[in-house]
Amino acid sequence: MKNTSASPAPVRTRDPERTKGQILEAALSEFATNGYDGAKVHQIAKSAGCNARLIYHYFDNKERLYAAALRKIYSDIREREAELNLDALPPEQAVKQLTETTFDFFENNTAFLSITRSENLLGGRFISQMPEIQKMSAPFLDKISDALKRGHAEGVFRAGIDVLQLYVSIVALSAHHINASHTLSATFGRDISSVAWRQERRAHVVEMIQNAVALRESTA
Amino acid sequence: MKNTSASPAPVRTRDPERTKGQILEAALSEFATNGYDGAKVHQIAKSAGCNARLIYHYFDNKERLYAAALRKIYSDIREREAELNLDALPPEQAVKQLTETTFDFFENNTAFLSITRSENLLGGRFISQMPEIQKMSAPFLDKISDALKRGHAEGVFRAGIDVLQLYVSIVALSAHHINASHTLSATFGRDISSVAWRQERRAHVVEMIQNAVALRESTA
DNA sequence: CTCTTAAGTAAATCAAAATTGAATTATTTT
DNA sequence: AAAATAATTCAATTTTGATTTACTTAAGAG
Repeated sequence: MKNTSASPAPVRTRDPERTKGQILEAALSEFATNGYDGAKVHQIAKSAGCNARLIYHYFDNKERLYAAALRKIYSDIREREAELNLDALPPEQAVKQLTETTFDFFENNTAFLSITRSENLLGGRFISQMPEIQKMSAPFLDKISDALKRGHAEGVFRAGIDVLQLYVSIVALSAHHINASHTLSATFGRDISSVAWRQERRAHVVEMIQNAVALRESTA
Repeated sequence: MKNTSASPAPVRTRDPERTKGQILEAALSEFATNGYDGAKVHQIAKSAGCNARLIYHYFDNKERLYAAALRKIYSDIREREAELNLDALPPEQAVKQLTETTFDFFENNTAFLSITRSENLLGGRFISQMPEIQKMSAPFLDKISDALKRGHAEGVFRAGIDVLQLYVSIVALSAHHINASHTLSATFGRDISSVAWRQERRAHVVEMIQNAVALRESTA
């Protein structure tokens, strides 16, 4: 027998872990799409298929939810980076591999770029509070550094390449056209986000990075 | 004699042009700092030193104010680009000049990058409505294209360089570390926004672009 | 100098969105 | 199986922020 008035049959089965996970997923997507201020708590709840009150139950408030989303997306990256095995490859291949992987990663993880963009708009308010993020990236730079040293020892790379500059460049070349796809497309009247253009870009970026590290005969 | 109750002495002298200008300036700065949703109409008014009602008087609503700010910042760029005289320089110098000017422009016009970032977050909603922006950029690409052709003819640049890819790369290399300064700094534990690092970066970017266009002896 | 217009102000209003209160069970514990 | 816990819901409440109403008055036109 149904209740006379109050309870309209709560369908949702209880599962805190699942719920937390769904909220986090939804938050990630909403923050990525709309930025921090643009994302609405109720919309996140809806997209997570749960009641908005649960967001406060599990994450206290919008700010902490955002922080959790930010932390999660960085830990996803950490995993990818760890997978990358540069030591096994000859230096030239290693740099190529690194470039391609980075390029493809951004292409397939728009959310990372979007969240990052949002976080920079907020002045790094949250990421600066997460010391764990830095610790995970140092070893990655070391890997790249090794490849550069090997390349120089083998006489195929030039000397004195700054790893951080190089890596920032790889990221810049791989990310900017995604971050700025709308304004670039509007400015130059070309569809920057088309598959064709992106394929061209991939080749262009790989070549630029190769030229950046390769020894130039004339200089040698 | 002072009024008994109503008017608490309106200090502001009347000057519609000045007021409009101040509002636009303030809007630019607030939208750049906080993004579209993050910027508050009352704060813009305060920062413009005027009453919030005037924003509606002159710009109708927040959206149109934002559109006006966007239009203004692009027209500022248009001017800079027009000033750049690449034809007068030998091709190698022209490309160097272009790179340095672009790099310096972004460094000194953080607002442009911020507004652009915000606009991309909005999915290009406003810029796609401004056909005038595209028209101004085409001739600029032509200029660069000319320099590349001259360079190839003189035997100092390689063949088949895609102008748009190259220019997007110059912008990417010059802008990304500014757009992402907070997240990059936090990730790598280095102050990406320090003067020292940016000077290093400038040299690095110029060199990368030179390597990208220069004929490589080994290939030739 | 008067009249009209529009620049400017202060204080609502209205709606959206974040956050919270209070009640209702499902599930676990004892 | 009763009691305790905490997952979940619905419906406020409170906050914030965009927009508007109503009024005042400076400045220019005749």
